[in-house]
Amino acid sequence: MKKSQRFKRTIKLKKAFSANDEEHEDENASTTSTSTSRSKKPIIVRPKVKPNPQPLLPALESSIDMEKAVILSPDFFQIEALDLATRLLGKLLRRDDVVLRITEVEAYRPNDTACHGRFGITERTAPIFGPGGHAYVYLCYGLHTMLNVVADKEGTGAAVLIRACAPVMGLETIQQRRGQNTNKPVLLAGPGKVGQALGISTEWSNHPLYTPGGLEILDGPEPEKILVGPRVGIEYASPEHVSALWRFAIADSPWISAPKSTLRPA
DNA sequence: GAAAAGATTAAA
DNA sequence: TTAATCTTTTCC
Repeated sequence: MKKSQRFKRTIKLKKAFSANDEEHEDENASTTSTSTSRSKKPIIVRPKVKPNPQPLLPALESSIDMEKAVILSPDFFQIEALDLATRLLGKLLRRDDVVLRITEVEAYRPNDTACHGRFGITERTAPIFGPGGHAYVYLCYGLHTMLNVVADKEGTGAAVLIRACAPVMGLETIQQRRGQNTNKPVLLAGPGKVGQALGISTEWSNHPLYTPGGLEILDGPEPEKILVGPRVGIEYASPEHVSALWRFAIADSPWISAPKSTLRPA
């Protein structure tokens, strides 16, 4: 690694730990982005989509009373990742007028050969080792922004990937950001789709989810039954971690990503 | 310094 | 089934 790169890396690490809300105010803009620490950012042109007038399905998500939804405290997140994963099911993700109900998650844990924290603290993974309740956002395949919720105490290195959601509010905005004029599960069933629907980039990594404004997690209706299964797309991990049943979803929800066949009642 | 692969998605 | 697209990590 060159000296200049090392310097840049140090600066970014400091930034990653600074939990600063002011870094990403302008990200709703659909044209260009500011050139901060990242050298070049793509120009994102979102296709214009006519809003779909049909009501949200199923009925549960459209009956959630947002007036009563309260933001969750840091304590909620500072528990073991498997516990946090199941407890996040049914909770609400909000960014401005868009509200999503979390329907599917995966836990990534310390000493887990599938966890991004397995190589220790790096520029990208620093938020995972911070206190629970912050976001960890990373770019997958150079295209998709994946949202995780950091779990447990500072220094642990665990997180929960949000794999799918159901729309609660802001369907029009969601459809515009996704470029899909639909209210079917294809709209939000998949981790990259959730990130796109929320309009977040890696700049949001380390954003606190327990403070008002920006991106928040609110209390929501608890699921009655849940499904469990092995995690998706981690073939590179050790066999015990590939087979570990650390994927969870709300039973009976249509808002679940592929593959569904590996999920079983808990 | 180069190369490979990735917690994916949408279109062919 | 495959291309898109770029950061991180590993290998020589």
